[in-house]
Parts: sequence; structure tokens; C-alpha cells
Amino acid sequence: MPEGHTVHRTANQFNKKFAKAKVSVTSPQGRFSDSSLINGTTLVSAKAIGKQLFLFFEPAVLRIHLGIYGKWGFSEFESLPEPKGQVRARFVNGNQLADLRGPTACELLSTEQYQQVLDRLGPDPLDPSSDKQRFLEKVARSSVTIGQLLMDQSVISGIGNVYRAELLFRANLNPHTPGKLVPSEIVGAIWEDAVALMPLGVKTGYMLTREGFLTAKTKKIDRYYLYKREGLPCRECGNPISIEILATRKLYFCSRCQP
DNA sequence: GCCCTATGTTAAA
DNA sequence: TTAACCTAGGGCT
Repeated sequence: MPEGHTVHRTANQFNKKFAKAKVSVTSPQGRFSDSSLINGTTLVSAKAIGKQLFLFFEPAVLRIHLGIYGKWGFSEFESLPEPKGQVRARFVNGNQLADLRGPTACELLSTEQYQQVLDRLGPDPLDPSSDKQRFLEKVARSSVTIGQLLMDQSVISGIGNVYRAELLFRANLNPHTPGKLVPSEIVGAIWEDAVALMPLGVKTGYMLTREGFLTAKTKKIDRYYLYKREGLPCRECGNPISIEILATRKLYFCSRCQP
């Protein structure tokens, strides 16, 4: 259950432990039967875009998306352990092991299919070369609420339910505001805030969003302004944190700080 | 052990 | 709008 920062961390791990080597790729569970097409070939590099992970093997690109259940298990071994549970894909290089369980997607893509996936992805705040302007324009043209736009991977990629709530709180912006009614300087500030905060997530593995608590030592209970804090007093104004369901997801906000 | 929940997305109704 | 995907952790008994 990752947001973009987790996927970028996974890409970093693959680049460190598996890239530029011939990697064994198998599917103990059997549901990734195409593994044989890349098994034993060279992993050129790994790259994350938003919540998508791309592993560039010489014969083809492997796209992995964890969805809500997917999990990675990285480990070092002396003798290769038997797969535990349902392992969709197992990657081995030397004594390095990565087991993938329960992903929504683990599939080989043609160059054309890869391009189609890219075309559906909005700019990623974790990618220094991504186009902030595209994000600003999409929001400015939309009558959809900013709360929904931040979760739309074709508008901005890598943001999930936690960063959405926290970014909107930090911007003092009500999630129900239609995109076109949000002043462009505020939309730009949200982007810049994501650009500042998400690398902390990549670095530490934690979504650090709370001013004054932006270190890895932040305790879980202190970590967020809003996420999973419904009914508890807002850290800024003391008002109880609101919750509602928006497009199947829990939306947290402070009605006083985000009028 | 049982029940609930989850940082997500797609396809069908 | 709803169901499906189908793993793992946490709180409870």
C-alpha cells in the first residue's frame, strides 16, 4: 500500500542490488508465466514514476504496480529460502532476493504499451525533470474538486490518500474546492510542497509532513496532521478533525483550518 | 484464531 | 457507483 515515495525507494533498491546483472526471475506461484521471457537476462535499470515501478530488462520492460495488497520482501540469504505463501515473482542476484506478493500488475510491456502507460501519467513531484506546468494547467481547467484531482494519477502521479490530506491541510485549502477555483499560486505552492516533502519520504521511508517533526525519529502517533485522526483535536486549532468518504476513499480535513 | 482495515486501480453496471 | 483484486498487520477474544 504505497504512495510514490515507497515505489521510488524500491526502484533505488533494485538499482543498487540487481541492476547491471543477469537476474533470475521466476514465478513460484505461476501467475507471472512470462517470467521465462526475462529470466536470466540483464536488468539494465529500474525507474519509478508515481506509483508505477518499471524494471528495464534487456528483452522487455516489466511494469509492477502494488495496488492495495501488493508487498515487496527484500532480503539477503546464504541458502535460498523456500517461497512463503503466494510469491508472484522472485528476483535473485547473487545472495540478493526480492519476493513480490499480491501486486495488481506484474506484466511485460512492449515499447508501445510502455509509452501508453507513460501517456496516462501526470508529472511526478519526485522527478526533477517533470513538468509542473502540466499539473497547473490540468487543475486550472477542471471543475473536479482539488481533493479528487490530487488523487488522479493522470493529473499528478505518486500522491495518495495520506499526502493528499496533509498537503491540503498545509495549504489551508478545503478539499472540496473545484480545481478551477483554486488560485494558481496556491496550486503551485502545493506542487512545491510535494517537491519538498516527498524526498524526505524517499530518504526515510516515512511520510513526514508535519512542520517541526520532519525527521525519521518522528513517532507514528505524532506523524500526521490529519491522517487517521478523525475526531481528534486539530494540532493547529483544536477543532475535531472531520472525515468523509470521497470516491471510495477516506477524506480527512479540518473544517476550521481549511474553510 | 477472528475480524477489520489499508498509503490503490480497473472494469463492469 | 460498486465489485473485484486477495496480502498482512493490528486489535480483539
